[in-house]
Amino acid sequence: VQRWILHADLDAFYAAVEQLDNPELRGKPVIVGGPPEARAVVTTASYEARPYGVRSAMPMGRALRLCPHAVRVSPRFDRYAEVSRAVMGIFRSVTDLVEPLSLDEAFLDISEAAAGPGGAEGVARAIKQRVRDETGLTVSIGLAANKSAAKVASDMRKPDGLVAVPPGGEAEFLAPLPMRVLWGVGPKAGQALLDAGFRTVGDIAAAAPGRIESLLGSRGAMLQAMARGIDERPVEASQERKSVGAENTFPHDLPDGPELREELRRVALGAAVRLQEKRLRCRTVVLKLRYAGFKTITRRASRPYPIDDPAEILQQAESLLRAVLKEEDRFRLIGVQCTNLVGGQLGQLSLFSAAR
DNA sequence: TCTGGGGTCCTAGGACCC
DNA sequence: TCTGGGGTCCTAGGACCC
Repeated sequence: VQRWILHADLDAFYAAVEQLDNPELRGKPVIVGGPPEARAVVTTASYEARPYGVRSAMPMGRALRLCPHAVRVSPRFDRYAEVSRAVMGIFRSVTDLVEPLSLDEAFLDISEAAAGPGGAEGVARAIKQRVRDETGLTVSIGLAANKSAAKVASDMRKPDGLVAVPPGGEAEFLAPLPMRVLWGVGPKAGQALLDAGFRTVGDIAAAAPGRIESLLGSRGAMLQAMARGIDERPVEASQERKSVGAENTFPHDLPDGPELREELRRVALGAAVRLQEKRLRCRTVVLKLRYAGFKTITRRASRPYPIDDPAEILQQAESLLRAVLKEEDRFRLIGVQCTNLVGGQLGQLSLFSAAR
């Protein structure tokens, strides 16, 4: 039986939700992100804004200079999460094998449904129609026999696209594309590969054995396999969370003092509350600091037993901060991350039984 | 142009135990 | 001839993704 993986990617998701909720924004360039004074970046640009060169992760000040008549909207993550739940619900009505990658993206294993009369494309078209009818959003879909090819395919005809890679044709489909489309090839790896003379996915596929590994380390083998259309990773419907954190960039750099301590308090409590909401405890607290010059450091401390008390987490973070502070330091960001997680209830129980 | 906030995974060195 | 190796845990930094 043919394996079919579907990758779904909602188009300009946050901006599309804003346009949906506020009809005045429809047809206009919309940029979701904080204000330039807050040193924010673009979270999502609507398709109307993209011709001006506005892109995700771009500093907001620059984005608004490129597209001065754009409407800037601060993100409303709770609302996006709500819409996301509705969309994931539609996905789950097709198959239990849904792996969300973020609020706006998911892998589905639709092998079973694709064996029906409409085939994989029929399933994809039905999903697109239901998402449009029930939420008003458009979704781009890629279909292939594996995850990496499906993901690349979903990106090829955005927005509102549907691209199916014929089974067995994965390598041929990928070969002419720039290698940067492969998952895991970012700016650094991309440059290293380019310097070595590799330009397309096909170049990676055809490289001599061990060549890619010598450039990129252990990821090389996996990358070359993906370039050849081989990727056996299953769709994983549930994955264990590894960390919960909160961080904040300040509008202006801050020296040590009451303001910095208050910011630390806010992120530590924010992380702790979300930890408790998820019924988790952590054994390790990580403090993250970004200096005015953008250099970023982390310092961590582990305890013998897991904690979730906000006061305790804050205390850990404060003691880590005291240990690194120097008189002349100024900071642009502070963050707290809770890691080494254990389930709240279970952690208690196992600790209890271990103590007996 | 002046660089977010939420994450995951990997590497490498050191401590410690057997 | 003060020398080995494996396993595990911890820490810090960095690449990458959305």
